[in-house]
Amino acid sequence: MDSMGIMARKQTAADQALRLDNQICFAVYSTAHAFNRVYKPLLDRLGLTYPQYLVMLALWERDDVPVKDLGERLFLDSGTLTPLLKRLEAAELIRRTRSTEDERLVLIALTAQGHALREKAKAVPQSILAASACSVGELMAMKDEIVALRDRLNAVLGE
Amino acid sequence: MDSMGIMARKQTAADQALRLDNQICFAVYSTAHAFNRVYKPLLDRLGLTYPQYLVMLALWERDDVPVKDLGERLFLDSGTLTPLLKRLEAAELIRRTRSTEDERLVLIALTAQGHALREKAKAVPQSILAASACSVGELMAMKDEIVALRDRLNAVLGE
DNA sequence: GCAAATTCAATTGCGGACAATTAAATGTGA
DNA sequence: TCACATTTAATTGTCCGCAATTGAATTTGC
Repeated sequence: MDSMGIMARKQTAADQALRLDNQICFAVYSTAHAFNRVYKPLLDRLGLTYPQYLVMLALWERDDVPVKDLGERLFLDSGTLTPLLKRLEAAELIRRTRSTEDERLVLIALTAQGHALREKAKAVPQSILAASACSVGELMAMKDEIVALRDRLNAVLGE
Repeated sequence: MDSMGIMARKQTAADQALRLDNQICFAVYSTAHAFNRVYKPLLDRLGLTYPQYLVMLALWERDDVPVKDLGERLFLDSGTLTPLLKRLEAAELIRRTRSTEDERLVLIALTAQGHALREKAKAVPQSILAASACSVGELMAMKDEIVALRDRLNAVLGE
């Protein structure tokens, strides 16, 4: 059997690694889109897109913060956040005001409507949990693994 | 102690569920972006974006397929794929031709350059593996869990 | 065989994502 | 003090991602 004959049959490790089904990045990418699609009908009722929902989640934990702070918590930059925040402001869920102490900062604060929306949002996680068809314990374990992976990837970028 | 006093201290399950750090969807979302950022310098050398790379991975496995087929494998629709495929065609990595048997179909085939790019791409997965600072076994186990979650989410959408 | 339903890709419009650049405010060091 | 660097948000341009619509080709039911 000649070497070409062998090569034609043999799948090298590099060949296997290029298979879509073997790529964890594609698993993560396609799962993120699946989440987005499951969230959509739920968030439509709140008048939010999924990234806007994430911003609101962050603000419900702590508001009156500069754009930078939000960006660090969500891993997003001003190019993404500035237009998104302007849309939330147009929806009267937040206010954007220049800090008087440091005029470089734009502080993001929730309006009364923004705070109030939290009550309606409380039903969302339960629906997602149901759609995932998975126990809370399993999901949290998976989440911890994924976050650990994310943090290792981000650590490489910081070098 | 009055009930308001209790409420002020007590974090309900719904409150906990709204915390950003408790949300697996945010873990997946932010990890997808982290992957994207790690891939970027590697894919720049191939002249591909990350979604374009996924399309090429799919085509290296099987080409001469309709747009629909690609869409099903990648969970993307024609609104996303049509402009992306036109850019790959402009880069002379693929050809787009109407099927003569069924003129509704646009068949996507790799060019010689498209096939050749696969050799350069073989180095990519190894770099990603290194960045993930994780064994292949661990990554594949995680991948399987994430794919199972994705499939359950997509199953809900199909109902 | 033909009208109606279906399939498929393309298009349009909107909202992210991010790199690169800009401009203003602040901080720093001779 | 005053050049110089740094920090911050905004802007611009390019590329996804998807809902909704369009129009052409095909399949189906009668």
